[in-house]
Amino acid sequence: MIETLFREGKAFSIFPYRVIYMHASLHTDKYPVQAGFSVSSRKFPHAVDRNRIKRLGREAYRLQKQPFHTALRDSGLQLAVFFIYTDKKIADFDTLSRKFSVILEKLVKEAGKKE
RNA sequence: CGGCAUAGCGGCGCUAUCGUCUUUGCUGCGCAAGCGGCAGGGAAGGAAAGUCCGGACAGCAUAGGGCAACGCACCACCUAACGGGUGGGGCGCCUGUGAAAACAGGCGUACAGAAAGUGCCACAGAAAAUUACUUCCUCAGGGCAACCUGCGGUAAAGGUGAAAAUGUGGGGUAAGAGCCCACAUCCCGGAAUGGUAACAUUAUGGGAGGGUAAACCUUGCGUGCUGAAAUGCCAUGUAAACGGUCGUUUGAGGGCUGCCCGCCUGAUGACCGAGGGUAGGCAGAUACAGGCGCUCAGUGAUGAGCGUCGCAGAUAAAUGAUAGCGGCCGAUGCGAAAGCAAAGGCACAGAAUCCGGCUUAUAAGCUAUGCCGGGUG
RNA sequence: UUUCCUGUGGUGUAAUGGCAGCACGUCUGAUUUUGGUUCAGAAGAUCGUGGUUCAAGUCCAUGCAGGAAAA
Repeated sequence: MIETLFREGKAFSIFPYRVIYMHASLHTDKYPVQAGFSVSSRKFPHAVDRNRIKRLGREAYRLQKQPFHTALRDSGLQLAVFFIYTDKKIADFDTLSRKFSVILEKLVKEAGKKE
């Protein structure tokens, strides 16, 4: 699924993330979306920094995913999404929270529009 | 008292809420694999890092012989093992005492062999190792003489160089020379004393004369090869098809080793080409050369005994967020001072088969040593 | 996870242990009305730190950076 996502998915960028998504059938109705997080080891050579960024991103996503899920459920969509960190510095948690509210809004809009 | 440098120790804590991974018990659904629920337990490091060494473990002939290749190199000990560590010896440097010799302390040390052989030693210099340019000396010839030429001798003196044919004194000689002698330096042999040994000291016999082995090499010792993507098992799926080459007891090829020998295996076989398929799971895999405490042995590394604890186990890869309280540092402000308040900061860094080392990174605080500055006596 | 290789001016490359060269590029000047071409000249480097050696880009150790291979 990850391979097809990177080959066929659609993408947009909201700094500091590049978002890749596609419509997918997840064979379950417990959750309407599967998400992955990634950080380039070229930009962050230390494993500690990569882990830190992925943890902060996951936490920011986790705290805001409920409205996102309900919006997808209402329109009957299922998504596979990948978030790739593109900045060269480590952002703090507050910035990432604000960015994720923007990103998730845009995701709902983009996904709905295509259908 | 303060600052800096270098070594070593050290590596922030507690509570709540929401989450992640794992595990135990009970339990729901399911034939099962598994998916859930409730309650509890556990969850990164001193370097987890670099991958520089050594092992465990696994597979291959239970790994045999020779060559090659590679590694190590004072001695003893520790250790599963090591290129690691501890203690000792030699050498070098620094400091102190001392007139000096020497002694004490600290630090460093890849420290076998240059007297088996080969090579190399730029520039300069006569010569860089079987030396001979100038000087010096005998003899012969020439010349009135100063001196010149030639055959020889010699290596004492000579501006160089990183390094110059062992240094000082004496004898000896035509002039000289370890040519001879004494003292000094070093090597080899056996001897005595001390020490397990390296080695030290003493006397003695024989001898040596540049450096370089992190140049080739010699000597001694050691290393079988490949690495968890090892290895074993289960599941899914395809093509036991097609073309070519070689071969079937006169043996193709294979057996994870650079070459040779030897050994084993070997026929519905092996290799090449083109093409088709899989991309999952389980074991290995987290109990141990384990951690902590005490006692004993040892100078020490370390070992022995007893008690006690159970302490990550993921597989694109789990530890985070928020709030509160506390610990340490603290720009700055207030204050005569003691002190009070306080923004902010708390390093280096994330397990991936496991363990022992080495190396590198590292904030605050603490300890030791050295240097610098200030104050007081 | 394991194994291996390579680091020389801005770029590409040489250098039996003995004064680090070459080409392109850069800068300055000359030639030209100007630019180019051409000519003359200059600056600029051995990945870092230690060690062996009289002497290190080269030999050794260690670190750093980059790259490659293994189902």
